[in-house]
Amino acid sequence: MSSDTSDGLRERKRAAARATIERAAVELALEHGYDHVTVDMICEAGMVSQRTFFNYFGSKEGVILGQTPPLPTEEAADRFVNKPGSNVLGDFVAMIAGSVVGTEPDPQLFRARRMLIQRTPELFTKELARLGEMEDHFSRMVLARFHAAGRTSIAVPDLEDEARMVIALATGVMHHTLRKWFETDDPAEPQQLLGASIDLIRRITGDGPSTGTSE
Amino acid sequence: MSSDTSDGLRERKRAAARATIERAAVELALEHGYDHVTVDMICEAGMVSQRTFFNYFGSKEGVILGQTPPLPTEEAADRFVNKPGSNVLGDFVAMIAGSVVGTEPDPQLFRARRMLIQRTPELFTKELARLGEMEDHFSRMVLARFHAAGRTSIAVPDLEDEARMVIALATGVMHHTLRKWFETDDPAEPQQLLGASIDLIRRITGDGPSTGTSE
DNA sequence: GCACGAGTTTGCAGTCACTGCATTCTTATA
DNA sequence: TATAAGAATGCAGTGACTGCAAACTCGTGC
Repeated sequence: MSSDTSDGLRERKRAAARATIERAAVELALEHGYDHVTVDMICEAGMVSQRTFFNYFGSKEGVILGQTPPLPTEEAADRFVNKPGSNVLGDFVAMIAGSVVGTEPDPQLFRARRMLIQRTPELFTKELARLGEMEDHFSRMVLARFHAAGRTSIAVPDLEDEARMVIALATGVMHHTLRKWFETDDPAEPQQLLGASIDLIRRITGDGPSTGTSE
Repeated sequence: MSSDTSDGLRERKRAAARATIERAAVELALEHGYDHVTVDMICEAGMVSQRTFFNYFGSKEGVILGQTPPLPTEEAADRFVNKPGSNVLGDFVAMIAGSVVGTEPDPQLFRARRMLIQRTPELFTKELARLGEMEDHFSRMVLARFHAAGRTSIAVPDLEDEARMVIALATGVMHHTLRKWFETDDPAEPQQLLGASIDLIRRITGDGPSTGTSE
C-alpha cells in the first residue's frame, strides 16, 4: 500500500528522526570538535533520549561515520572478476571508489562528514577499520578474478596470500587516496584522483609509466 | 651511582612495577579475553591503584600494546636513504621489520602480546593506528631517499605524493605481513615472511617474478 | 641520622560512553 | 476500537578515564 518512498508512518518518522539526529550531530561536531561534543548534547539537539540515540546508531562514532558503505553492486563485482583491466590494484580501487561515492544522498552532509573524519584521527582510524572488516569478502573477490583468469591454487600455491596482499595494498592506496580526496576543498572528481594514484603505484612498483599491461 | 642497569631505587621500583602490571594484564587477557578483563582486575593483580595504572599506561590498550615501537636507528635510516636496493617498498618494509623485532626483551611476553593483538580486532586496529602516526616521519625519509637518488620536486612535481604513496603501500604490506607473522605459531624468522611478501608485491604490481630491478 | 623537597602513589569525586531492563507510548491491524 | 507489535524513554549500573589534593617514599645536603 501507499507510494514507494514511504511505506507507513512509522518508517517515515524513523527516517526523519535519524536524519535530524545525524544533522545535529555533524553540525555540533563541526562547531565544537568531535570530542568536545557529548552524546547528551546530540540527543538534546536531536530531540531524542540518549537511549534512543544508541538504539539508532550504536555508538557516538556511528552517527558521524554514517551507515557502512555498501558493498559493490553485483554488476560491478562481476565486471571486476570477469573483465580485468591491466592492473588488479587499479581495477579494485576503482571499483571500491565507485561503490563509495554517491552513498549519501545529501552532498552537503556528505562533505561535512568527510571533513570531520579527516580532521579527527580517531574517526579516521575507525573509518579505515570499517573498510578493513570487509577484507575477507574482498580477498575472495580477488581470488575469483584470479581463478577466472585461469590461475589455480594448485599451480600457484600461495594464490590466496597473493589475493590478500592485493587487498592489503589496495587498503593502503585507498588510505592515500581518501586523504587526498578529503584534502581538496572542492568536490573534485574522484576519478581524477584515482587516476593519479594509480599512476603513482605504477611508478613506484616497477614498470615505467608507459609499459602498460602487467598482472 | 651503582651499576649500569639500575640507577636508583626509584627507577628500579618503577621498572619492576611496570613489568608486574604488564605481565598481569597480558596473562589476564590471555585467559579471559581482552574485553572481559577490567582495569580493576589488572590493578588488583598488579598490586597498584587504578590511578597509578593510568599514570603508567594511559589506557587499557596501552598495557597490552606495550611501548610504541622505536623508530629505526639512525644507521638503519641512513642505509635506507643512501644505499637503496632494487625496491623502495621492500627496503622500507625491511627497515621497519628490523626496528620492530627485538623490541621486547622477554620473548615470552612478546609472543603473548602478538597473540592478543591478533585475536582482538580492537587491538589490531589500534596497533595499526600507532604505526600510522609515524607516517609523516616516514614519508620524509622516503623523500630523502628520492632526493639522494637525484630526483627533485621540481622535476617530479608530485614527488611528495609519491613518497606518501610508498608509505601507504608499505602500511598495507606490513598489515599483511604482520598478520601472517602472528598466524604462524612458531617464532619463524620474520626475514623469510618478508621475502615472501616482497615476492608477492613484485608479482602483483608488474614486472614478472624474474625481472628483478625496478624503482 | 635527619630533615626537607622532589617525585610518586593513592583515594575520591566526577564525566562520559554505553548496556540491560522494565515501563510507557504509538502505530498498525483485526 | 481493542489489542498486539514496535518504538521511545527512564533509570540504574558498569567501566574507562581525568583532575585534584592528600599521603607517602626516595634522594640529598647537612
